[in-house]
Amino acid sequence: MLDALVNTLSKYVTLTPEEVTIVGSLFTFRTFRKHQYILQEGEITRHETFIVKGVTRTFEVDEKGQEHVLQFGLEDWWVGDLYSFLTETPAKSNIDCLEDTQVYQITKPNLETLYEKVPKMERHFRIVIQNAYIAAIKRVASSLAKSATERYLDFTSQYPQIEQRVPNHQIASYLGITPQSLSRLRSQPHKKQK
Amino acid sequence: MLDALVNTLSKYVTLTPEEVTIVGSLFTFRTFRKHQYILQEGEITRHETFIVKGVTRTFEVDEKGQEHVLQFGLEDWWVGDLYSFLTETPAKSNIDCLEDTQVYQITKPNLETLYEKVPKMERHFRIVIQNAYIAAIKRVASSLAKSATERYLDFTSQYPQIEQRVPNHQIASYLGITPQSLSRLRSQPHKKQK
DNA sequence: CGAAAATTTGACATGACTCAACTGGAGTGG
DNA sequence: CCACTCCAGTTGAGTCATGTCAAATTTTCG
Repeated sequence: MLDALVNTLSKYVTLTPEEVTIVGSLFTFRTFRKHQYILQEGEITRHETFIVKGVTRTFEVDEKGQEHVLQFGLEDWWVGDLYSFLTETPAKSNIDCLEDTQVYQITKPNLETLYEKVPKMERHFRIVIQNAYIAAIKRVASSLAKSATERYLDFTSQYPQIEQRVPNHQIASYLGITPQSLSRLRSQPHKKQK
Repeated sequence: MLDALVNTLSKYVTLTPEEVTIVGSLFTFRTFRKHQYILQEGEITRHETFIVKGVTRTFEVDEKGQEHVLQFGLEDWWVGDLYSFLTETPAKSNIDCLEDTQVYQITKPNLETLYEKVPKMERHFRIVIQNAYIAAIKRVASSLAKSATERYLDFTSQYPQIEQRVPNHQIASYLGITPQSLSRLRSQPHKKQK
């Protein structure tokens, strides 16, 4: 179980056996069933969450009551409302599980302890945040530059694993289009994408 | 001159006189004239840039040759292609100046030195990145949830200073619409925004 | 002053939305 | 095991927001 966490961390930092023990002592393992919430709007995010197994969906609800998917989460990904976690303010986003999901979670105090005892972990989390930032910028750029069809094709080629495990109407929400539009552009016979 | 930099840094970290001296020794002051580039696509970003005076525009060019504004930069803001800076790979974005602009710049080696000599600066830069990330997420959420008119109204209320100093067609590019559309939605007499 | 750039306006095209109906599969209870 | 419901997905028709192309007008700046 811990292996999944340690293996992924090892991609970015090398951990000694003692450090692995420290990591093990600071994270909590937890499972959620399909449809359960890891985080609900209005709560203060108390944990950052590392997904061992399963699929999550991070979404916001706008003033008109519409849901908008900001991110899907898969094995080895971190999810959470970073802003809420860091500032200890109520979250604006929700995270629920699209499948039964297993995670490791760390609280803010434990994360501080981790930084203290294993300083190189600070580097790892800076990289996680940077990657998240870069992904967000890319998404802004693509929403400015590309049509719905192009964004869908990008999505399927970039995240084929997600496409297979998530209902279409959630993908539509992620892409910022209606399920009907998604259905239509999926059915049209490979229009030239220029 | 240094004051502008130090004042802003002081919002996040308290610096002793010696630390101010260190900061002063690691940053370089530079001026750019309107239309000059701080960064051009394909170059490796050697500096992170702090704006003392002026306005910048960060943009990408898509395969069709269209420019898309990712960010405007104003006094007290940091700009730069973070990914390129950190990974030392060629930048995908360009940054040019919409007015004569004065900046402080820091190289990667100097930034490492700064972290070493004034460790609390690491905290400052983590916060800068976090804020940038949060702004990017907000922008994704708003591009999913809102109409062009709503995004424009959000923009003008959130960045009135920018609206006054930047040509409309650049704002249109930032909003992801054509200059014609922007002109039209500006002229329509305050439609209900529900 | 005059050229180039920015903005506005008009006419028309189109991509994506809404509303509505229909299909098919998954789960539930009699 | 079938009838029923629920929900995701698809399809059709009409509408609307925004884009495209083109031209007129205004502003900027050398």
